[in-house]
Amino acid sequence: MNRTNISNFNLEFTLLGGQAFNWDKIDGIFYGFTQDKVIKLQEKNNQLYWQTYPEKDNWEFLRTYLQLDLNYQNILNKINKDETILKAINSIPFVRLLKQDFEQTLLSFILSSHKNIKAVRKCIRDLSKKYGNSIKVDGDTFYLFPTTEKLNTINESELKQSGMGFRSVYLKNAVTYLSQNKIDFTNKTEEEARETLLALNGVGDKIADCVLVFSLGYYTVTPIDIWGKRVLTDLYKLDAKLKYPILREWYKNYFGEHTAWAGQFLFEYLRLNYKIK
DNA sequence: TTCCAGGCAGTGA
DNA sequence: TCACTGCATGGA
Repeated sequence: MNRTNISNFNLEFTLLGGQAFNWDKIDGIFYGFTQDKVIKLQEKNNQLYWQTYPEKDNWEFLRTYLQLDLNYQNILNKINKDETILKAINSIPFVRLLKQDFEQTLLSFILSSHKNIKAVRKCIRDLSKKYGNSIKVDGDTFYLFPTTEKLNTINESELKQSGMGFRSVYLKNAVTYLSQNKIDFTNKTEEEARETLLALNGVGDKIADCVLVFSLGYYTVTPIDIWGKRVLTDLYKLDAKLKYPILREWYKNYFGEHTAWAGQFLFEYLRLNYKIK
């Protein structure tokens, strides 16, 4: 594997947390899959060991995917508003946001609707095994996330058999739309980008915000799921009856331009503490 | 067995 | 606008 000096990175919480469903840890090594790549990562003594497949040594891709060019310390300084977020930052040091492929992120989060993270991961693996291309790495077969072109050839009832239930209609509609339209987010404001996503059947506020943050790099928002809401009600004592747009506005006003990073720390922090309880 | 899950769309008031 | 309901499935 290639080796690069790295610091300020938490592969465990970054890759296996709630922002991506396409990573597995096998014998201490992280393996991830996209629509055209398998990525292998390992961290030892502030060194990142890495490789990409089938195209080898694609550092350009990895640097963008892992967002290694961002000034991490500057982000931490900006979101460090109170003791709660400080606790979260210290409890789960070096969590990062990934910049993931748009289509894979959109389709994955459409499938995440009303499922727990483990179930989403299983559903995506079933789908990949059925319709994705495969690549051999270290003697093991890895299945890639299916391409939109491939998914577009599968009818809705067949998709349903992959364990996605009522989401099969949403997935089919999204795949059809992606096949027929080139969505360009260049120069779009956060609101314009959200409107574009909300126009898709099966995409509401929460899933749109997931795509804005985990793929498109709009960091003034954070997705407010059951955990994001618990953060606000349990940790910041907001009224549980407040609606999504109000809660989103609160996050944005409080944490500012790096809200998504604060949201990610607090999300992982609360999940970790619930597990410990 | 029961409850819940990184929700959304449709319906009726 | 708001509250409520149905929707499939799997994990704990």
